This record gives sequence, C-alpha cells and structure tokens, in this order.
Amino acid sequence: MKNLDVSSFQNDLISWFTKEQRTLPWRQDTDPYKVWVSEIMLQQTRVDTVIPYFNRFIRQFPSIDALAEADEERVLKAWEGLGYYSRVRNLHAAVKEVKEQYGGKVPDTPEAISKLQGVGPYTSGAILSIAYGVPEPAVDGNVMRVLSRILTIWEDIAKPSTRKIFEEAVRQLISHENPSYFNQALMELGAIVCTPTSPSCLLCPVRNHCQAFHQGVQTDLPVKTKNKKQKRVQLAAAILVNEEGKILIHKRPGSGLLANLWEFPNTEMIMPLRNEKEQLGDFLISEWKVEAELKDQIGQIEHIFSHLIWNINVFSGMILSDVEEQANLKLVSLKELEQYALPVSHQKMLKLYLSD
DNA sequence: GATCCGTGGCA
DNA sequence: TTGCCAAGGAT
Repeated sequence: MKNLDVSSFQNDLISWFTKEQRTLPWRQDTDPYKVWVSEIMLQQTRVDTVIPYFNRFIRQFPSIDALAEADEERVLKAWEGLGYYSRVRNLHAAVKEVKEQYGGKVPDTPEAISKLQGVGPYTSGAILSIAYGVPEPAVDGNVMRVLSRILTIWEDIAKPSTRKIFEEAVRQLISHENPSYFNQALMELGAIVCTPTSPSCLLCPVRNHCQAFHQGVQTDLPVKTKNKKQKRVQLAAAILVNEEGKILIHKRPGSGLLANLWEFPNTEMIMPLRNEKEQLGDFLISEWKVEAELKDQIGQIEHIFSHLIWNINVFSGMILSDVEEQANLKLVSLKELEQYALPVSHQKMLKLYLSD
C-alpha cells in the first residue's frame, strides 16, 4: 500500500484496541450466534441503545434453537423500540434456516452466510472475522470514515458503489493473524477517536499513518452528500374501548413500514380540510365495520422517522357495535396489551390516553 | 442507483 | 429548532 507501512499500521491499531477497547456484552465470547445478534442490532443503531436490548434478547433467546423455536410475536416484542423491525424478522427467518439447513451451526464461508436473510456485505464480514477469524472486510460507516482519512479517499461515502473501494483497501490492509481485532479496531477507533466531527487526532494511535492528519484535512473527510428532507403525513388515530374496557388494536401488514407491529386504528388524512373526526369515523366503519362514538381530540403527536414525519391527531372513543375479531384485529385488555409489540409512536398515544 | 425502513441523542 | 447521525440491507 502506497505511503503506508501496513505491518506497522496493523500493529499500532491492534495494540491500541487490545488495550483500550470498551467492555461490551457481546465481547464476552465469540459465540457466532451472539456475534450475529449483536451485529444485526448494531446496524444504524448506537452502542448505548443496543446494550440493554442485547442483554434481554440473549436472556430470552440464548441459542439458535431457542430463537428458531420462538413465536414471532415474542421476538418482535423483544425488538420493540429498537426500530428497523425487518432486521429481527429477517434474523428470525435466517436462524430457522441455519437450524434446518446447517444443523444449527452458523455457516463460516462468505458464500453461505451471505445468503442468509438480513446478512449483507458488512454483517457477513463482521461475523466471519469476529466469530471465525476469517480475513474478510467488514466495511461500515466507521470504517469508511477512518480509512477515508488515513488514505485520503475523496469518494462520496453516501454512494453505495463507494463501499467496494473501501473493501478493496481493507483486503490490502487487514491482519491475517488477527482479522477479528483488526476489523473491530477500525470500528472502535471510528466510534471513540476518529469521530465524524472534531476527531481526537492527538489521542489517535495511528495518526502517524494518517494522510488526512498530515495534510490537516481530517475534518474535510469523509465526503458525504446530504439526505433528502422527510415528507409530512397527516394521520388521525383512535383509541377505542368497548363496554368491557377492552381496547381495539390492529396488526400492520407483513411488509412495509413497521411491518407486523400492532397499532391503534388510524388513517391518513387525504383531505386535511374535511372534519377529521368524521373521516376517522367513516374509516372505522368502511374498513372494520366498527361503529364508534368519538370524543373530542385528546392530543396530537409528532413522530419522526428517517424518511417521513407523522403528525397524528389522537381521539378516544367508545365502541358501539359488536366487533368481529380477526387475525389482524383484536380486542385486548390493558394488561394483555403488554404482550403486543407497538411502534414508539403508538406507545406515545397510549401514554397520552392513560394520562387523559 | 434511489428509496424505503426506526429511533433517540446531540451540536 | 433543525439537521445529522449510528457497527446496513432489501427492493
């Protein structure tokens, strides 16, 4: 590698990680299943957020077999609040696949492991290197940031095609003696030293190898184009109770936003100027044949997703008709509701209702 | 390649 | 307050 003493770089990086790595629950051992779970949870999600979820999840589902045999409702409930719920549905499906097709052992080749649902290029490399010591690249956002600075790579890291450039770089740099620590060290460095804004270059174990530091351009890298703004969507939702005090909930479709999570009945306001309570009442009858007496609005909620914003006007009401329960439509008591995974937006609605 | 898919923290 | 993010993958 041009302008870089690879052996010295590996040594400085791995020595630093050996000494300075954070103690984390998924670093207690290298059980491929636990490495796998942690890597899925850590996708686009901060370490501090993941820690309690990881501990609970492993307690509930300690092994491939335990997770493979679990009901999806329980699995989704364990993921409630973490976001990107397709991650856990894919993990669940993939774990069943490993149990059935690989005798319960997580595959140890790039070809096999990459076929598992939810396992892309990053996760494949992470599991192979950390759990099995295979020298494969594991290029995430941290790695692209760190290496863009060390090697002064000016490609736009927001473009999917750019990842290949960094994978090629890692193949030339990775330690074959300890690929696990090499990959983890790059990510750890990105997380606690080589941060997006104001990197701590004076504390960096590899600053002598860093071209951006030498040129004083570390804050100009990486190059990353901006995201688009979220779209706003106006919703009206109802927390409806029957004469027994049971609450009406609806299971969302199996694909798309918040797939398979439960929610309070709601509908998008296509005509924002028309009376919302009327639109909501019409929706309840036409969609669910539920006649309800809606009270005045009990509040409003704004919920921000990565790509859209929900503005929800929340109503409460009494169910006047009989409800025909279906697989995706249930009446549950407040206590039973605890068994169902709700999106955070609907947890906010419930809290609003209970304090009303 | 562009878009979809969550959430909470922080400058 | 607003934007931007944080150990990505599927379509």
